[in-house]
Amino acid sequence: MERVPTIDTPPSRTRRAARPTQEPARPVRPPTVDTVAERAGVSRQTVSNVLNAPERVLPATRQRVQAVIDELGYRPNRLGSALQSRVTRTFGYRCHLSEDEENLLLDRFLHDLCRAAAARNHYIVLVSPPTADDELSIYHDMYRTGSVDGFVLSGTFPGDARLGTLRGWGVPVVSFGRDWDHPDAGGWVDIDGATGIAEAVEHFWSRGHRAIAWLGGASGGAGEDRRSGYRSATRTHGLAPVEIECAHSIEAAAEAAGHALDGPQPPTAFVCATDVLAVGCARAAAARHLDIGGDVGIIGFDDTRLALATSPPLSSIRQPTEHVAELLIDALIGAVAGTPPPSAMLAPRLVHRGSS
Amino acid sequence: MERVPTIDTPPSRTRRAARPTQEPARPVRPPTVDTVAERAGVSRQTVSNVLNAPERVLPATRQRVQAVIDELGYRPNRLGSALQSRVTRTFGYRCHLSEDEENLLLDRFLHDLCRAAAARNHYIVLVSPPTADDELSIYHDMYRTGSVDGFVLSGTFPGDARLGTLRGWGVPVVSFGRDWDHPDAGGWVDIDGATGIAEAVEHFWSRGHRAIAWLGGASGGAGEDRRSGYRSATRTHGLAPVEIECAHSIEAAAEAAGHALDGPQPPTAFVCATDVLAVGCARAAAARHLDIGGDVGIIGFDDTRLALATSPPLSSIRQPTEHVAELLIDALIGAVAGTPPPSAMLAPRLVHRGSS
DNA sequence: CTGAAAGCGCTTACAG
DNA sequence: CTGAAAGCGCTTACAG
Repeated sequence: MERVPTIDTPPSRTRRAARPTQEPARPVRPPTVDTVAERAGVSRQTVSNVLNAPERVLPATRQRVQAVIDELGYRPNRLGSALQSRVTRTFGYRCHLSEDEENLLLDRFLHDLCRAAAARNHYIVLVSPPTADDELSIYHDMYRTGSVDGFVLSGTFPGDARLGTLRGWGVPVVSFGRDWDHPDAGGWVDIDGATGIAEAVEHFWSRGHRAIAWLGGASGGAGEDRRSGYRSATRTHGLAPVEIECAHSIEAAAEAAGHALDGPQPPTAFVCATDVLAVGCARAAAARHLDIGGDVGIIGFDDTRLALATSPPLSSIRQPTEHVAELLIDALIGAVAGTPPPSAMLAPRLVHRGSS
Repeated sequence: MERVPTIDTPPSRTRRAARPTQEPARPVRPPTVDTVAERAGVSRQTVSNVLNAPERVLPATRQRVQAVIDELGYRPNRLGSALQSRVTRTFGYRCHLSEDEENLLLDRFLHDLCRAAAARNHYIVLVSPPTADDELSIYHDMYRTGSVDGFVLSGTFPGDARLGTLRGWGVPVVSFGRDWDHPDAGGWVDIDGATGIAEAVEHFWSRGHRAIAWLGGASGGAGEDRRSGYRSATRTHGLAPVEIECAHSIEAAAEAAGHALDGPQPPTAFVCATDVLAVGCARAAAARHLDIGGDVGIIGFDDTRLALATSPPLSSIRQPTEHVAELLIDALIGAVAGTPPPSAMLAPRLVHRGSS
């Protein structure tokens, strides 16, 4: 049994802090259920019950056991617990693959996800597949090795096979981004981009703008969704839609917007599918010595740090990522427990700054 | 034994994908060491040996066992393995606490860390303490519950107690950022900011600038380190140092830089402690209709996405975060195995863009 | 309400 | 080189 009493033991798992003097650190084990049980004079599973089903334990017993737990600073080993209960309280999330894919919105989302998980006593473990093609097989592997209980996906797109494949395998999964091919399915949270963009057009209209252009380039469903908001809003006001498309980069946007500004009927306002494009648009305007916010209005999408870097800072449509993260974690916890996860469409919010 | 043969089993852990027809999914367990052992006609630990110490197994046996492993698609359960071997192959990393703390450099570092870990068959689990004061106790808890083997810290500062405390507890830990109070200690990787900044001053000098200002505001050791590079470089060239200090925000930097530009001896070049400050500087210059890169030079630090958002984009001093991450993960893996982790000081690189 | 037993899946000494 | 045993720390039915 050789069990060392570990009162006021430091958090050591295999070795302990040397005392003030420089004695060599001795490996020592933290207390286990058995340590607690022995000391409290109860059986091992009464300790487990105190922790996991306190209502089953007589108050007096519970209190006695709890006192020992506190005294020993006992914390149940996560591995032992997970192995037996088959629940790790850990979810996997894939971060972007390369710097090219860098996405400030998703970085913010990741932090929100992490906080939401922590608040619910769960962890997020990062997944980094070598290439996009490896993603599903890595999920497969992580799930079957018992490393996680499920996954949070982001950046879904039409034709995205990930949700369907994982669900087909019985793996709990939710996504930031709707299930484009099965919008009625559960388990996703997304932002109503069309409404957000329509609001931006509305804003420019109310400020007297009549040449409001769309600057798009975000591929996939989200881009289309946002663009549809532009179309419906311009239709509402009888405006002729001017849709500018370009690759999704600051440079491409600067060139495309510049081209429009140099044309015969230059737009007085740009509604952009992302902040990246909006920054490009701002660069084109600056290069032409236009007064951003005066001569030309610009509104971006995502409200990332990028929107604060231009002069003046850019108005942008903000996605409530914190709320998204909370809903998603709740849904995923539910899914692991067997409850079909709900879906939700959230409204974005136009943040006004100098550019509009 | 009721063990279901699981050839061509999908990655299910508790339930399996229904066949094409809509049969209700039946819970099924993936194969274990025992499944493999039974089928290969060997004992359980020969299977384990094939996986963990193949040199101990006769080639013929090894091959036979391996064939069964492949056939069954067997993957050892991480939990069982970790519980027994006391190694989780997982490291904890704290992401920033709030949006105010948002730091694009560290977001990039996190991704590099994640990739470096994955390449070495390890995972990164995110830690999100409610407040900064909870950080150490959460590390404590994660370590002793067997959730991780160690931690990667970032953003160390003089007086930072985290490294010392964790090491005192016997917890393996490394940091992105030197151990300011014990620079000779191992386990950190940092960037030589002083040299990077000196290079920036050098660059401006060679371009004919003689009024080169320092714009600082990053608190802590890194800010001091960088500033010392400014001081030594200006001393080398007999320039009068002009040190502007402000809070670490775009607005504060814009105001401070603007004040200098409006003064009697406006700087013709700004060397900035971070991209955030450089962006503020660019804003001040733009507001005064100065030609950035012509009338006034600006160099930032960190080479974050922010540097690309201004017009023109900003030259910036890039930290080799990918290399940092690799060194750190290697050092931490070593530390877990008992090897004292080395430290390293890496050189940054000046990335030239339109602003200088 | 409490306890003795079985077992989650794995690896680590130790015999043979 | 291979195997029987013990055990990592925990929880889940099941008796009492």
